[in-house]
Amino acid sequence: MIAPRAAALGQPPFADRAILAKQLRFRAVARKYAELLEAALQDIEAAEREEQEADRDRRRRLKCPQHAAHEITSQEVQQQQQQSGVADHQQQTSQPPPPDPALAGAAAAAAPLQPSADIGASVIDGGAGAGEAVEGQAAAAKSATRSQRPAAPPPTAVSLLASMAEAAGGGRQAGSGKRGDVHRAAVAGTPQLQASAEAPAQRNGKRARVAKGKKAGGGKEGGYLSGLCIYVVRLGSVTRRIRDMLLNRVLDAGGAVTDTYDAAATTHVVADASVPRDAILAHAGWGAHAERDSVVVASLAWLQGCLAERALLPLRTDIICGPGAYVLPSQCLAERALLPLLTENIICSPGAYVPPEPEPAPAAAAEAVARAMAAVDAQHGGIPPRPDAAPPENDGGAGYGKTKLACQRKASDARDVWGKGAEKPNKFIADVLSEIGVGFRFANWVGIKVALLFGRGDRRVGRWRSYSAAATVVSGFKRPLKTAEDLRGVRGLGAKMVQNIAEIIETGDLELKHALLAQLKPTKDLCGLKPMKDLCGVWGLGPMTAKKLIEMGITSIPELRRRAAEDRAKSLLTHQQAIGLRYYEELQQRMQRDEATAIVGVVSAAVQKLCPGAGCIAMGSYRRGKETCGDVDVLVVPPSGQEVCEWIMQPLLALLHDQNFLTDDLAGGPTEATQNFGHFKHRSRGTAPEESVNPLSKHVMSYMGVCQLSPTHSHRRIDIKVYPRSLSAFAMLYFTGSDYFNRSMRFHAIKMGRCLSDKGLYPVTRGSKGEILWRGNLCKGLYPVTSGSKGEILWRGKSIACMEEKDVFDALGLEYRAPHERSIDESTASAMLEAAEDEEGPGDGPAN
DNA sequence: TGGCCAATACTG
DNA sequence: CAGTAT
DNA sequence: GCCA
Repeated sequence: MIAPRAAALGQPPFADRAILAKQLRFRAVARKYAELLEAALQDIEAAEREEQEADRDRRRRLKCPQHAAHEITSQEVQQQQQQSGVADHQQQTSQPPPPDPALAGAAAAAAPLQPSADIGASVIDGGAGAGEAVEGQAAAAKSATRSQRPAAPPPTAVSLLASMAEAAGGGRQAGSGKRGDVHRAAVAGTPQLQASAEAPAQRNGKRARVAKGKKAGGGKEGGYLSGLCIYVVRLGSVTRRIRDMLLNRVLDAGGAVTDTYDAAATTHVVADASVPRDAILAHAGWGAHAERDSVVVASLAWLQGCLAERALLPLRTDIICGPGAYVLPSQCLAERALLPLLTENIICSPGAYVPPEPEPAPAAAAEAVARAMAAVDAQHGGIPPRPDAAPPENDGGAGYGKTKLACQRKASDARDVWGKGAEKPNKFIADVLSEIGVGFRFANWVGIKVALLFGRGDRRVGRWRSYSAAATVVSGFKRPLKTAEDLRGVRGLGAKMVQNIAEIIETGDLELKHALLAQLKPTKDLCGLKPMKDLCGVWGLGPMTAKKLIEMGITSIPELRRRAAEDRAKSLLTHQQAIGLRYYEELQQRMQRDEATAIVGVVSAAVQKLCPGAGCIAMGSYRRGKETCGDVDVLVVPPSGQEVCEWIMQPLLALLHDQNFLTDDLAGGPTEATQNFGHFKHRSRGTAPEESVNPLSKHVMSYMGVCQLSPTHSHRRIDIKVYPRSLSAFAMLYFTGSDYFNRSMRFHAIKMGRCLSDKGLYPVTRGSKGEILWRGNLCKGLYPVTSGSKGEILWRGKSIACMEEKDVFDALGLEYRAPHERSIDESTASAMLEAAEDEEGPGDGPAN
């Protein structure tokens, strides 16, 4: 992380300081979640221990939870772990310290590494072990119902929120006593701050909470870190002084320390998470995998959290919620490091949002695609690309045509996160053009026949694109346009458009606009588009339904409400539309990033309860770094070592409903889900192409609904998706968007003879008019696929494996784009911005 | 002159 | 299948 | 309306 380092150097630049402040706030929130989660888990474990006393024998035979349908609970999961001998890393203080330090070390190291490996295995080979598990399920179900309401109820969305607000806002002025200390510690999330808070604590008139202990060699008996043997890597922000300070405190807490990494003794390696892992590994002198596999590399934040809260915090919580924490389980290495993917992209806590660094462009794109394609071809016997697709080595990735696709450009607007958007002096021009574009689009939707539209055939689609594109081009110029002549030759602006712009510059308006709007309005009110726009604002209600309603005389939301209320038969609106209407105003609003953070936090906490170690990642505009979000997208991926965990969906929804967090279901809700969960989902309609090719797609679960953090908060749209681990890269790519970016990337894939979806990247052979370019039987491993509605797709092979998003870019010969570089919006047409960006730089239009 | 940056899922 | 959604 |  950059900010802390800058802070260490003294006066950080302003921007860095702002970022730092933000990150600290986020860390406080994340820490708060960890704390709440911890408390909840403790309650659960307490209840569970009682259970254990009661029927220890029976549960000894309980080995795995299975995909356990609807009765799976956190208690159950906990039981599995304890039963199968995996020591829970977040042990309670009551738990006696292990007798033998060496053994304890091994156990402690193993625990966080595979928090649920056994569960994973059981899920994967669930078919075989099903019979054995039935009994266990029954037992677990019983115990679950008995302890369903632990002494302290689980944190509700509301209480979580309250705590959040406290943590976020009141870090400094937090209440007195222990609570305050916790907060302070949470805020002091960086080594520098930690250190400065430690040394001259008196300066602030506050007592140093941790007493200076003697530097004992072995550590106190029974301390909260007893059993651990910690080695702190002196890299990055960890100076000698800081390391010594940390080690002293570890000793005070009953832990052991080593000066060098000792394979036999060291249980936890702690390092600054901002240091590249290669450097860490090299520093510690680990060569063999076997050696690496047996040790936890934890982030500094974790250790500091432990010290601040005087408790052994669960590592896995840190992995999920903490910025930058990571481990190196053997599974990770075996799976080409999926875990780093999840952690680096942070997950539920936004603490990890780090502004972009100018990254050197890897020039290996062409090489990468050549390699990827060669690999596939070797496997499948050769897939000829479309004849019109130029070989990728021609221009290192663009491959076809002159025009760059969105996925080949960097998004120009990630501005709202780190810096102000530039002024747009030509906005008044763009607005006019944009309005016309919108007009054409609506005309297209409802099939309004406008005289203007019929020059040569029906040109509605194209003119919508042209005007929207022109609007974006114009607003891309940073200098005021004095004369439209400057625009001659700019890509995306033809003769007619230049003429239009000239008129706007001279008169401030465009005659065409009024002519168009006049033809689009059935009534006198604002351009007649308004009813259409308003009605389409209802979730689940699209242009066709809107058109029908307008024809019925319903032209506004209040009117729609009246009519819907009178509609006894409930046939006017679908269930989804009714919900959309109920929350119409609220769902129109975008939420602040912080609120999205809180929402993901609630989901994440629930996920952790049900399936510890599972990844819970905020996708969509949140992941792209936007300051506001229209909805919240959450992707759940299985814990390390597990391939699938779609069983989690139903208990998760139930839990979130119980917390009054979820208020309404729009799709994939409990009802349907219940039916789908028992026996792997039989869709009523014919087998989707994906399913016939990729059996993993059966393990994808998707939910759409409405949630609310507290009664005083607005209702928000939320999507929750569960994907198998090996599809997570595709899912992340897809759900991070933007929509437009996705389309461009898939378009590119087509040109490359590939087919990209949220579940894979397939070799494909197709002809634009159904002609057969290549036919099967020559190639083993390709499966026939039902042809799409366009009758184009003929054959599709096995998906090219991609464990990380970057692999997908590589396989397509594209330069990697970080999430914040993918914010390309719909109106950004194919061609523009090139003139501004590629030739003269974004700040220089031809207007000078 | 034809095309206009995708592929797939859920609901009724 | 059509409409709407992602 | 723009572009190949």
